[in-house]
Amino acid sequence: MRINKLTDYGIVIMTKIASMDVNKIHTAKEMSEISNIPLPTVTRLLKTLANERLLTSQRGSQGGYLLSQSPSTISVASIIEAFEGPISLTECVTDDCECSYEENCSTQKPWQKINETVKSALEQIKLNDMIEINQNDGFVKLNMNLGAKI
Amino acid sequence: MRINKLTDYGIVIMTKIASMDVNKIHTAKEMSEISNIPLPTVTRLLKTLANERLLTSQRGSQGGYLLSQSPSTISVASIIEAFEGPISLTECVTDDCECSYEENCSTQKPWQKINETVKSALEQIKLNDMIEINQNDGFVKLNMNLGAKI
DNA sequence: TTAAATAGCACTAATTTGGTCCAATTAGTC
DNA sequence: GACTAATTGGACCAAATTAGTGCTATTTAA
Repeated sequence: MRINKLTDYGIVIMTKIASMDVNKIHTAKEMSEISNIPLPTVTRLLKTLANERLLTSQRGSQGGYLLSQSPSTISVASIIEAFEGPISLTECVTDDCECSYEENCSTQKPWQKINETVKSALEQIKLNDMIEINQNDGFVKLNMNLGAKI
Repeated sequence: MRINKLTDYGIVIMTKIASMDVNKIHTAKEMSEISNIPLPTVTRLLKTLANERLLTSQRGSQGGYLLSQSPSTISVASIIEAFEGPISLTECVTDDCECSYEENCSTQKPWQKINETVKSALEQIKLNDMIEINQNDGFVKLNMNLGAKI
């Protein structure tokens, strides 16, 4: 139960970009230097993020990447999904799960609920929340309504 | 961001055991037949669960496994941790993270909060909740207080 | 035309995960 | 009290996934 390292890096990169001038274009080289993540890896990350429409890319000389939306609308969940596909804690959270082990699985429904809760939490955390939490040593109140009841 | 298959199986097995007579001892063979999970795998699962004190094992002939606690006190989180260690969505949720990339990482603090939220949610879901959700087609209210604010 | 930058593809290495086998232990029985 | 069958315990190996790298093509500003 851990996000991939690449996903982790991706969130770091996106948070960094969001914390800078939103109109400035950033190259892979620049982001690699800022983050200390190796250039080939950053290159890959940025490509993925652009493919998934979280970044807008500008090819050619003087090109680079820009946020495609405001930091207040890009969620952590959307970044995770860009790298890993739909958030699903288990194989069987989708309705059409073809679980070979059981006719009617006793844990599918509970997992669907758990998954929904976690997903909803991650959807509510946006890039600007990430920045704010970091700056204020964690003493930030996000208006996270997880439904209180699962 | 997915729990391991073994962890998933582990939760299935634990839920099954919890839903049966709590005083009856269960063998690996029996659980394999009930769950349709291959015997060698079930064997392994049960060992891990016993090592982590979620099950009590009885060796030798007529041996098997029993829940070590009531289904109302065993949480989904504890089962996940039995298989995967402490719940940490990223490498850097611990305070002593030796992240080589950054002096002061801009995402560590946010991740700690996110992790805490998710962990807390999973800790509040017990085995008997799993059973209840399953039986009532998901229309169950768990008194999950996720702090509302992250 | 050239330099700078992304796009896409393929490949390799490392790590993690899943599954198997054999040794150790125990309860019951003769 | 020893033997046997049943069962857990632990070490081990194979497969799958993930992380990281490199190369070539394409695009664009100067």
